Amino acid sequence: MDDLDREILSILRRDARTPYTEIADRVGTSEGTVRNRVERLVEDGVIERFTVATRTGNVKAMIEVSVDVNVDTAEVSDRIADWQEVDFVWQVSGEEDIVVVVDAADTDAVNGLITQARELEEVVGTKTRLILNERVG
Amino acid sequence: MDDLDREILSILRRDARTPYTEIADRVGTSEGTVRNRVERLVEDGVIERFTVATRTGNVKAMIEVSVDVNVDTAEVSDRIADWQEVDFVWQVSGEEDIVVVVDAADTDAVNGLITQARELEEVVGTKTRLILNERVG
DNA sequence: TTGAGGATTACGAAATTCGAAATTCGTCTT
DNA sequence: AAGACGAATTTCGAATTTCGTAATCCTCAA
Repeated sequence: MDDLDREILSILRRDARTPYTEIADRVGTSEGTVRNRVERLVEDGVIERFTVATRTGNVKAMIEVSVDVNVDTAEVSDRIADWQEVDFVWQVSGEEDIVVVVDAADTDAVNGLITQARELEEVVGTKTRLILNERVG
Repeated sequence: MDDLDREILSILRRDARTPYTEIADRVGTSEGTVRNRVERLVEDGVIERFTVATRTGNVKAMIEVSVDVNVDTAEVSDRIADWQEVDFVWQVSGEEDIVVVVDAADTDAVNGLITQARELEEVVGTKTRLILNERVG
């Protein structure tokens, strides 16, 4: 992680679709170097993923899920991560086992997801918090 | 915003570098349609920007914060959002009032953030969950 | 039925990405 | 100083993707 990496990262944060060729021009190096650097940043996990920031007028919520003992939490998390409208699935420590962060069209859709979770036989309970406001750190 | 848009968005959220051609194959339409749809989503502001999610540290956690009644929760959230290593600050419904998602270098750093939160005079209590594993929906 | 308007598709051209080989650079050893 | 070695960088042609635009398809209304 040197200054060149940081320069590249700061360009990608602003617009992740900036072509390698343009990044190379702007930071004064070659396309290949930018490509190698970005590949390494992804491998090292510094870049978690390329994504889109969306501004839906949607309802966000956290669904805290408790599963039965003897349940493969990771496997359940995998299945939930495939559902529509799910942003993140976290296995967590504490009272509950899984936290699902959802971004749904309306409260009905949130409700649908809660129902869907409660219908999983491994799930013994859920607690939902609506996210009333989000700030990005 | 129909189902096709939502399908495209869900693919881009997972990997914003997925080529239009591949998205088209996966959702069963043509490259041009995907391109038009994405352009419109950007114009309409549904897609705010293409970006990279970076990971500075290794330990993620949720700190659930309870504040005193009569406290301006929004104002406290603002202040917390400025702290280093804070990913999100959510005002939520439920038992606690604020959830802080942090991404810190190590557990000591997480502990520092918890301490920092408890030292705010508006804060009456915190509950922390370590995020043991994250999946992206 | 016909026409208008919007969305989708088709397709060649331009731009970008990719793979792999060649080159440069820094450092170590003799 | 010369040589050797590995890592990083550069180069370049081929493959892939994006882009511009024109043609086509749909749907609705007159």
